[in-house]
Amino acid sequence: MSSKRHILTAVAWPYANGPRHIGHVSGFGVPSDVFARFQRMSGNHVLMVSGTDEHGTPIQVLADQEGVTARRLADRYNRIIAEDLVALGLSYDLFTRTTTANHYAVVQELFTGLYNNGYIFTKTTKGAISPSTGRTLPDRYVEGTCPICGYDGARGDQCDNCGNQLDPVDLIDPRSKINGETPEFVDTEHFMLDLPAFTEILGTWLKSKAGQWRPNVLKFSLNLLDDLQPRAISRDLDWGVPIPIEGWSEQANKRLYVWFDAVVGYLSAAIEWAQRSGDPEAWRRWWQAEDAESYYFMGKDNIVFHAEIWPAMLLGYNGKGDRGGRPGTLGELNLPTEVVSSEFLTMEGRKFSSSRRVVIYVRDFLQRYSADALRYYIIAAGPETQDTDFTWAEFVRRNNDELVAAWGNLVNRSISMAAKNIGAIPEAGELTDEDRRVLDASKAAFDVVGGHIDRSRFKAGLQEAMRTVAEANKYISDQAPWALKKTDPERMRTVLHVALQLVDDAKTLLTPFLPASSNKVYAMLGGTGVWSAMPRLEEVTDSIGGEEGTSTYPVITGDYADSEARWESIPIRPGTPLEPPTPLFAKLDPSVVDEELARLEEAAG
RNA sequence: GGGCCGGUAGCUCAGCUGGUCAGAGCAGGGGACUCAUAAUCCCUGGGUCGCGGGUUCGAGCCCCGCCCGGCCUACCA
Repeated sequence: MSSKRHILTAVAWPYANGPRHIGHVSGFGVPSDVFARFQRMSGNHVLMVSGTDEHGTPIQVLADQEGVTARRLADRYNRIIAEDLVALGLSYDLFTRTTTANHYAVVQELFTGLYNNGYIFTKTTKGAISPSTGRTLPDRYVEGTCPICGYDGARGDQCDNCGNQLDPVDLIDPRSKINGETPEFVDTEHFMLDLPAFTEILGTWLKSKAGQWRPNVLKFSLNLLDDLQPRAISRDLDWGVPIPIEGWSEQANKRLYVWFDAVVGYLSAAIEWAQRSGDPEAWRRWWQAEDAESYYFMGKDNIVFHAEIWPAMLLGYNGKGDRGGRPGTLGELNLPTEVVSSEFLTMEGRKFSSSRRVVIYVRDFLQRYSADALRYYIIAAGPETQDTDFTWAEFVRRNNDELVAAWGNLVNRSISMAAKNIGAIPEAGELTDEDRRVLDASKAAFDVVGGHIDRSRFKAGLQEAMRTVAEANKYISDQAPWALKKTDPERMRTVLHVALQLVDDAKTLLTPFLPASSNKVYAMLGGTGVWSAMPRLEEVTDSIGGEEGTSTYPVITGDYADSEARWESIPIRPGTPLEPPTPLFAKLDPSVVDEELARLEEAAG
């Protein structure tokens, strides 16, 4: 871990059809930020990118319902989502969006590269079209009677009653879920990505990841290889990236499939970042260097896109599938080092559902509780390796017992004792064996916690960090410095010095998880400058907005390189003046559990 | 229907490639202390590890079947 690594932190792109809820950010947001902050503290070069995913049918449908353009709807939620992610303290180097001129260009370049290498072909299929709009009606938007069991509410892709997979053409009395009209089934030509051409090389690649990736992700991905089918990557829809092929780009109603363009975002955002940073070639250090690493963070429903389709697209662009070929004009691009997938968060025993209003939006949450409280809960009790349940009772308990009582109180009791009795960080006198033992244990925690985070075992990392907090509390209780005030003031000063060093170390260990409160502790102990930099919103312009949308849009970025934070025990400086501290975290009244449950019941109806 | 993942103490969850693996935190009970947001520290738990078979000297951890929950199965992380 001594040499500096280049680490691309690729974070799943939230879909801009509404505000995001705490389940979303527990899947991709908070874990990726813990990872990125830790890597930066370790001296590695991190590039953390993401943005809002704004194309596709769901946004178009929602926009139609509201009587606004898709672009305008996307503008709205892009901004809301960006604001929420900043409020959570997620340290993106660039959080952008898929509706930028740069993104369009990079997506088209990937398509062209794949096309030139022979991995994209056209095929005529029978698809459902909405007669009134001429747009593709996705299978799931077609309803009708199941030809097998006669169930009336069957969807075009599957019957929820008998579980059989269906073809929308076979539905009896088909109708559009959007407006009830009868869909037309017409021949339509589409571009297909030749996934079977990558079966072998994907298999080799995936098998090389054994032992590194979380086993469930690997197993799932390998299994998919048994039956790879060509996949349509275009749609009859006007809301998307135009297809860069003569005769197609002119057609207003043919666009690239939203998933094809969304995954390219990891690359296009890196390129946009480089352009904005003033060195347009800088992205290559993360995408093309032999030793560069890339970690992709997402929820489990996205594994197929990140462990199968996106790698296949990259391989095809590089000319590495069964049909060979040569790298496109960008040059050869790196495949993911690791695909880190989270499981799902449920909500008081139920599945999160925006439509059924079983949901807690990030924004609503942060209006009442702190970002660090949410971050703490997500890492400590979130769905890292299996589904977990969010309950308000558990949230309040974690907040009060662990954040406030254990960590917040440790900061408070140690600093206030030193402030009152000495007014500054005291010198240490001669250290006892016990003093040395706790200090050594605290130093040793850096490798342990860091090792966990580096392997994406965030829950274990946080547990170890909190163990040092418990150790420090125990040390103070055992040494009882308050009792030494009269009997042995010199020893009291030493104990307080040791205690403050432990607090300072714990603050550092907790920084990736709780950046905002760690910054406060840093300041309380007399630190100057910025400890761990926080993200900010910046308004930027793009040529593509046009008259329809806003021509400026918010991006998330930050000056993380200016942070003082380093992943090691940093000796505190005796003599630094100390003020009596103010509480780090707000304690929550147990009544908030009932209040929140009532709020939920009321919303869900 | 197919694939994958889970079902461990009252609650929320840890348990890597089989042999101190039957655990942690909280809740409950007892004690110490008073610096601190009545916080902290110590002691205290015996749960058929979803159910039924099987492999093995030995299985939460491997195999088979079943039950329950989740996700994916061409557009909600």
